[in-house]
Amino acid sequence: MPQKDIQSLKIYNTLSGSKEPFSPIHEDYIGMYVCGPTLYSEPHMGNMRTFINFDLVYRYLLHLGFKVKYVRNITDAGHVTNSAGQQEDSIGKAARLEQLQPLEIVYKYNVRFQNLQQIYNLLPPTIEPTATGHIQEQIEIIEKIMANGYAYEVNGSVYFDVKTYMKSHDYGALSGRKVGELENETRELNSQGEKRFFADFALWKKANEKDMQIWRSPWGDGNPGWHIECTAMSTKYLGDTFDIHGGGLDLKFPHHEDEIAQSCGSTGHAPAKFWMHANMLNVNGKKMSKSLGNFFLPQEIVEGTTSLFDKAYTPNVLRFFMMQSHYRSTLDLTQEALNASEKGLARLTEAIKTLEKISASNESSFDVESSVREFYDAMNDDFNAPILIASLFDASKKINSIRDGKETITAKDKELLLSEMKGFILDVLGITLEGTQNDNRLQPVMDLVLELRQQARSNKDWGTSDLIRDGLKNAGIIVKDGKDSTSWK
RNA sequence: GGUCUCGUGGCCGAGUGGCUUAGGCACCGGUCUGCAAAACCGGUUACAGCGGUUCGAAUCCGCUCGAGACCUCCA
Repeated sequence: MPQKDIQSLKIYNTLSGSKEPFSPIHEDYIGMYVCGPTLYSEPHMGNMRTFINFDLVYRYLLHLGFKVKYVRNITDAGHVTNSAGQQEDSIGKAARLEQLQPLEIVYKYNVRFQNLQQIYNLLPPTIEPTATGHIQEQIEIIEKIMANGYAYEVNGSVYFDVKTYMKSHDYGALSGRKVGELENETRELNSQGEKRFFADFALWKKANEKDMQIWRSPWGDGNPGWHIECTAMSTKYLGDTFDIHGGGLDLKFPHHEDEIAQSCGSTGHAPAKFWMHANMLNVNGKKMSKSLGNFFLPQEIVEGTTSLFDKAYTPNVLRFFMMQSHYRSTLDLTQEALNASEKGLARLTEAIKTLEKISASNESSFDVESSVREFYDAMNDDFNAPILIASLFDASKKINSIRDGKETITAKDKELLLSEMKGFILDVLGITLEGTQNDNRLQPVMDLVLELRQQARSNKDWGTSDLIRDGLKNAGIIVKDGKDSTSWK
């Protein structure tokens, strides 16, 4: 079947504001760069949403048979890019508060982050480079930008010269901002300081007495600007131009806009063909954020220790919940919605197990290939996982009907449907089928117990029958009486 | 204040001009069952408001109201 045609894949490109047909720059691989976390604290669920969404993108590209170079950085250098009077970088601040060295902070939270990736079943990127491991590369790019006349040094700091850049480039192409208007619109806190122009941004910042991390540079001791690390690492590992650059929507401006400026200012062309932005996770309609305090940690939800919910949810449920909305939409996280996902997911995974046991017929009573086609169509349309899931539910209905003898399926179609459903649920959506028959010793015991119950039922001994059912229920085992047999889970 | 996005039925959430009864959850009825659960079948509640374009709009345009994001570290 010709499902795996990359030609059909369309991706929404923030640059153009529309879905564009995707074709890789290189024959043999796709290059994708995603902005990773700044490790001054543990990532919250909102952060995870972005990483889960790009995990979906990564997984689908792999599913289509592509080799993907997936680079996601780790920001382990704090940045003081605002001139609003705050003189402390995020990591330095955390280090002071926790009385640790900056590297200890970074290491501590990186361990947590790596652990979360495991828990939430994120595939590890091909490379996870760190900012501090690429200081030299950053310096070299800054030098190139200066040599091209798009940056200037003031008092040991280097700034990107937006005004000069604008003469030959379109600053604001990504975010749609017009610098001319920006000047008046910007909030009053934005003071100009050393900068020649208010919109200029730091490429290198001279060290101050509070800095706990300092590097040497041609301009003296200091630390790199916020945006330059991504330019350095994406260029180093993916080349001057690569296929996809992703990140959270809140990074669109100024971070990604400035990345484009830095690349154009150094190599002469924009870094990525496609810019993808994942939308925010909301709580009660508002963006989950540290400052609002409306966040919870991915670990807390799994452990059921967050005060916002009265029960725990598995990482599978969280993933499934997130996949049920499109990555470019905001998503509201509520207990009711999580409960709905939990039940829906159970039905879906149950359908797979049912399909495995179903017996085949001489012919299929419905068009299995077109069902499978729907899976691909959904994902080819800008990774529309909600549509994919709807199609999977439709397929589940068919499966249940087959089991009930109302539909039929051939052995060949069954094999196709099973492998594709598993492929999409397990490999693409990243759901794991968590163990039901994990204990081999339990099955014979259950067979025995259910046999005894069946005997009681034959004798119309409902007391014994229900005693067994209720007892199992207390042990977390649900008994399901079918037409011919009884199953459990 | 500026720029942008969004406003779908009880909840979550797809859908951008003309059968999507999208899908999930909830609820109601039915089949099945000793009863229940599960499963299956059927059903209920919608496109913020007003006006315009069109043969026809949830979908395009304008206005009003409301919400959010960005402009400052942010996934």
